Amino acid sequence: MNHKFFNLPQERQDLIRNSAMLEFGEGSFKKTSADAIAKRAGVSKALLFHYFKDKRELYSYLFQHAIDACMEVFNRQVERMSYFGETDFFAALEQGHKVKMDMVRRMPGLFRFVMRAYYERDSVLSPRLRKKLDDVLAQSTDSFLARMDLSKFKDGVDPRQVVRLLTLSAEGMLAETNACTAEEIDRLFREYKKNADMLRQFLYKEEYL
Amino acid sequence: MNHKFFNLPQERQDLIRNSAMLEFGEGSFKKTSADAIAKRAGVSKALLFHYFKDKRELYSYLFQHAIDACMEVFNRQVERMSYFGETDFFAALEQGHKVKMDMVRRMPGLFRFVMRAYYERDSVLSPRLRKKLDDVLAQSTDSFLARMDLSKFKDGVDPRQVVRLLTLSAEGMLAETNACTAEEIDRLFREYKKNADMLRQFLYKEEYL
DNA sequence: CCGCCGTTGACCAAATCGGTCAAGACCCCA
DNA sequence: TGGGGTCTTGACCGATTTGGTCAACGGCGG
Repeated sequence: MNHKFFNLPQERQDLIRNSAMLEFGEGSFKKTSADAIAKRAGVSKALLFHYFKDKRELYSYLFQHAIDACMEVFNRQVERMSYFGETDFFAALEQGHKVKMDMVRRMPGLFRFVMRAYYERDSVLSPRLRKKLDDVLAQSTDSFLARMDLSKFKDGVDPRQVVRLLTLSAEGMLAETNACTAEEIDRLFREYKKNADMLRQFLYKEEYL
Repeated sequence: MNHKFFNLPQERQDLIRNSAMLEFGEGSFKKTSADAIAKRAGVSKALLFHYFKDKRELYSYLFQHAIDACMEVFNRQVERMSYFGETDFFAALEQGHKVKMDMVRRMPGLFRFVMRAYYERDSVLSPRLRKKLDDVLAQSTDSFLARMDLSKFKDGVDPRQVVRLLTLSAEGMLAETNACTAEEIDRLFREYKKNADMLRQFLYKEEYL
C-alpha cells in the first residue's frame, strides 16, 4: 500500500477506513464494490486505488488495523484497571463495555466487519491474521477473570458463563440494530447495564450488595 | 406469481425457498443475484422466473411465507401449551426455544432473512408486511407472559427482562455462527439451556427449585 | 401420435465490476 | 511569474454480471 495514506489528516483516514469497514460489513468481499466504498466516503474511486493497489490490499489492511485498534484499547483498559486496582467483576465489566461502546462510536463498522471477515468463505484473509484474532479473543476473558475477586459470587455461579451470557446479549443487541447513532449506542449501553445489574443483584452474595 | 409453484412436491418448494432465503440473508436485496439463488438450489435461473415474475415478487413472497410459517409454529405452540396447562416460565421457554431450533433446522435461512428484510434500506417491502411482523413480535411475549406463573420468581425480578436477555443471547449465538448443521444447532441449544438453567437457579424462589 | 408440463441452455441489452490514466486544483518555494 | 510536488478527480477501459426472455427439450398420460 501507499504509505502516504498515513500522511493524511487523521479524520480523513478515519473517514475512509470507516466507510470501507461499514461497506465490507454489509456483504461478502466479492459483493462489496470499491465504488460503493468511495461513494460512502465521498471520495473518488481513483483515490482509493491511489492509496491501496487492490481491493484485497485495502481489505487486509482494514482487518490488520481493526485488530490492532482492538488490542490497543484492550491493553489500555487492562493498564487502567491495574492502576486503579479494580477487582469487582461487574464494575470492571461495565467499564470494559463502556470502552467498547466508545470504540463503536468512533469506528461504527468495526465489529461487524471483523466478524464478517473472520467467517468469509473465500480465503481472502491470511491464516496469520486469523490466528492473531483468535489469540486476542482467547486471552481477553482469561486475563480478565484472573484479576477479578470471584469470591463475591454465590456458590455455584460460573463467572465465565456470566461473561459469556452478557457478551452474547451484547452481540445480539448489536446484531439487531443497524444504525450506529450516538443515541442508539446509549440505548444499547443502558440495556446492557440493566441486564448486568439484574445479574449482579441475584448472583452476588447478599453481603456484597 | 405463478400458482403452479404450489403443485410442486413440498421438498422442492422447500429447496427453492430455503436457497432463496439463505442467499437473500447474506446480502441486501440488490446485491443478491437470481443466478446465485438458482445455483444454490441446483435449478436453472429460468425456472425461478417461470414461477416468480420478478426478483421483487420472489422476495415479497418469501417474506410473507416466512411470517406465516412463524405464526403457524407460534400458534401451534400456544395451543400445545394450553393443552398441557404448562405454567412454568422456564419449562415453557425451553419448549419454545426447542421449537424455534426445529424451525431453524427445517428453514436454516429464515431468521437471518427476516431480519435483513426488515432492516432493508431500499423499501422493497410493503409497509403492510412490515407491520405484520411487528404485530407478531409484540403479541408473542405478552401472550407468553400472561400464561405463566410469575409468582415463582424472587421479588424484584422482571420476567420480561429475563425473556429479553435470553432472546438476546440466542440472537447473539445465531449471529456468531454461520453454518446451520444439525450438530451446530444442538450446540446452540445446549448453551441456551445452560444459561436458562443458571437464571432459573438464581431467580426462582428456593421453594420452587 | 398428441398435448401438456416442468425444465433448461443460450441469449440479450444494460448495468456494474476492478482498475488505469492523464490532467485539474492547490500549495510552497524560488 | 513559473515551476514542482501533492492530493484529487472525471472519464474511460475491457471484462464480468445483471435481471429477464424465449424457443425448445424430455417425459408422461391419453
